[in-house]
Amino acid sequence: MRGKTIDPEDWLTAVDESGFRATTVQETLIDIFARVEYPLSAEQAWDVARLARPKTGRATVYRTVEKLENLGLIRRVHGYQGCSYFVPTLPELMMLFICLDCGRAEYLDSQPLDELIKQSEDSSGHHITDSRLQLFGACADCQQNA
Amino acid sequence: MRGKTIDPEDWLTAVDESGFRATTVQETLIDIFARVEYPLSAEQAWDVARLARPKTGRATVYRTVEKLENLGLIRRVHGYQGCSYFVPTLPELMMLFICLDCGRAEYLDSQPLDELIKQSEDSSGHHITDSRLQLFGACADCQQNA
DNA sequence: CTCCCTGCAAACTGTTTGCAAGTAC
DNA sequence: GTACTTGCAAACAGTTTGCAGGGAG
Repeated sequence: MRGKTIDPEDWLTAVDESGFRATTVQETLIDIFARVEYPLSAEQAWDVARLARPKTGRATVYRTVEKLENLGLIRRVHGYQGCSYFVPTLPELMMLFICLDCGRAEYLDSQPLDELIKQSEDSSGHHITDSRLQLFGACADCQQNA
Repeated sequence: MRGKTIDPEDWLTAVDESGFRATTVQETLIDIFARVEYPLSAEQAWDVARLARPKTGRATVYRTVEKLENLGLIRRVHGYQGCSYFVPTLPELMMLFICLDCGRAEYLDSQPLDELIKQSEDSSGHHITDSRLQLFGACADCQQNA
């Protein structure tokens, strides 16, 4: 992920502590997701996983992706390319920008979103417990190269 | 849709002006979507449509929903219940709140979002052309009745 | 040794497509 | 009459499930 790095070791620890077994498939997938700059579907993750580990089963990848999502290590991306793509979760950074040109994803500072949510709660009377915000457009690099 | 009403006539006019033919199926579906308070999937819309018009085909509903989405009359909802639900589009009101308790959807004032986007553009250097923001929680009514 | 994880194949769900008949204009 | 629209059935893609064998603790 752009602008910030994830240590696959931390994820393995998290998986381990959740009572799941540390296996080669999980290790492979964690390695993949911890490094991607682009949202990845389970199907694509399967393709990539088989490069490193040809016999990997499709169902196993789907199950592992679900596990990682439940653990909060990866996060589903909603929007243009569909709703079955995943990016690594970076704690407390919940605003995601996706470049429609190069496809890369980047987390933005989420403080403005926190303020927006507080403001909306006050004016509407609703209690907001979760949010999905994704922004789309052209990243700084792609604007220059256009 | 809560807090604001849509006149199905306006939609029929919009469909007509787009070069599509005004047919009974389209009229039925427009009637359905213009009135819903809850996000509706194409499958659900098919069920409702058959109450009024039993012989309605499933594919026709899917095709019509796609048409209405392309015309911008309805809008896809991303989130908790999945990503294949639709609500009527209200111009310039792009912040959607969905109650996880009663399921109702409500548009909120989107001005704070406009400001947030401007702010994010300035700090990141990206050019933002579209956004998806959905908020989830408990609406004012459901909090009272809890 | 026990239980979880894995791969395979089959089942399933939501959605799309091809085509002949129907309908608006 | 022409071209778009419809209903039906079949095809399709992504995802989930059942199960027997394998591997971790």
